[in-house]
Amino acid sequence: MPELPEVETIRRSLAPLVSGCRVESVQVRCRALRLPVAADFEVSLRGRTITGLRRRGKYLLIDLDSPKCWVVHLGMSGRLVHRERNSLSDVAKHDHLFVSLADGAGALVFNDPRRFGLSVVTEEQGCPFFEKMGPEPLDQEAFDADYLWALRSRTRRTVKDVLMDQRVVAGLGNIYVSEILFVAGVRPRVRFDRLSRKRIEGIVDGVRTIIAEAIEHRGSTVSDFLDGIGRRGGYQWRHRVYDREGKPCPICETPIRSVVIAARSSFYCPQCQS
DNA sequence: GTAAACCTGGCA
DNA sequence: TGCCAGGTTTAC
Repeated sequence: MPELPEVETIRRSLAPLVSGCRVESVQVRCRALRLPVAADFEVSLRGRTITGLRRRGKYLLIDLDSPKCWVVHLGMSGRLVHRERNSLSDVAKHDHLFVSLADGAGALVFNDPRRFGLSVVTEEQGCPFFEKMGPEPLDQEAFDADYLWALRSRTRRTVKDVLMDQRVVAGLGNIYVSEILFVAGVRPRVRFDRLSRKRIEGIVDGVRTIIAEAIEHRGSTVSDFLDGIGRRGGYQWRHRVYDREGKPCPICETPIRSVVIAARSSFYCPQCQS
């Protein structure tokens, strides 16, 4: 589910509700996430104050008044939601983590049916999740045409595959790469090392445009994404090609096609993209 | 490069 | 019943 725009939407919705709050208690109902929840997870959080929320790629970083931060990744189906009441009496199915806040500030609840997500308390420096992660797509200095152009020489992978690679650029996933390649006019199966400079520039523009738009519309709710206070996103109504196989291209009305690359569906317009 | 693995739910 | 799904990692 959550790619960069969805995680950013969650961050923005939660920040005003939990910043400055102290963690009163932690309950782990299921430790078997993609990485097992560590034995010292509860101890590392309890009594700490949340000083702020940041995002890196698809990861949410909950800063604490300690050298460590609480790092959450939502996988495909994860949610991090704020509940006003933190009574464990209304536990929902697949609620795995309860972080109760002091002074009636409610609780943060991690829910994830597929358990592909993860939750750790760690130092950010040296954390393997971030070690090899590429630049933020909206960082105009670090992510630009020169950067992508320099990467082009040493790979025979498809452009779809390269943009999905978190080491190349952080936070893009299956939905947004389809949308980006549509506005850039590039077919997903094109080899990255055969792109012209002009087309690389178009891709950079596409990344910036689509990601900024998607954040502005608070992410895409394809089936079950909700932000930190249970609101659906709005960007799914603006998808140009994703999950629109057979429907008319918004530009030329040619039916949208889908193709499977590396076991993931990609959607494109055979007329507008080459 | 591609496939399967992790796990559950929804849909045809 | 079987296939598909926003992600990532591991292994042929």
